[in-house]
Amino acid sequence: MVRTALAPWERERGERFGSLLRQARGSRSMAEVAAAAGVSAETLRKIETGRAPTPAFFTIAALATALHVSLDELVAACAHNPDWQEPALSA
Amino acid sequence: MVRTALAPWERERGERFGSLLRQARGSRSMAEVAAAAGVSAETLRKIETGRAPTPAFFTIAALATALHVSLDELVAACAHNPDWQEPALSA
DNA sequence: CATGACCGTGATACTAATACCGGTATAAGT
DNA sequence: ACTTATACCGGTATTAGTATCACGGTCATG
Repeated sequence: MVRTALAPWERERGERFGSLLRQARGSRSMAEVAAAAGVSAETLRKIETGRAPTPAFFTIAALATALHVSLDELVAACAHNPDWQEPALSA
Repeated sequence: MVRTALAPWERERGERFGSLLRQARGSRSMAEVAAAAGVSAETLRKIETGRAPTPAFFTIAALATALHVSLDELVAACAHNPDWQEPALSA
């Protein structure tokens, strides 16, 4: 039928994820990292600020490579918030 | 301006990626794995068959968890084709 | 002052996620 | 033999969301 709208917890997860990427970026500029990953700076900004909470897999994979971080670790760190686990169970 | 259409190499990469997921699934049914990952079976089918070549990151993360595979390994295996590296450089 | 970095926004076109359909193939049961 | 159940396939339709470009604005620095 129809694609369902993102749940609030999905948006929050996206915001947390974005924050992790922001931290991983450190003092490097957004434009530089975006270019290294082969995506636009606006895209990176939207992801970091949580305005694109569910980015594409390969976009994130490219960013992880540019940032020298592991995808598995990113996911684990993102899931770490204990408050997040409750809505996931009921969803 | 506008989001550009997927390049052929992106579609091919998606197909390769889907094949990797198909292998990782082994003899388990599509419906079972999809349910374990919290996505629809149609979604998993589209990803495996390459009809959704750029799935969302968290969709893949959930699938990787259900399949007990590492995201980093998936990405590495997907990037392994030497033919794929040339278009990426020109893109 | 100029410059670089970042921010949010608007607009666009494309894509994914979901559900359903009819079809095929296989295996088991009657 | 036929029927039923299961799994998968490509196709269609709908909708929400993303990736991208471009813009004007703020802020910090030299």
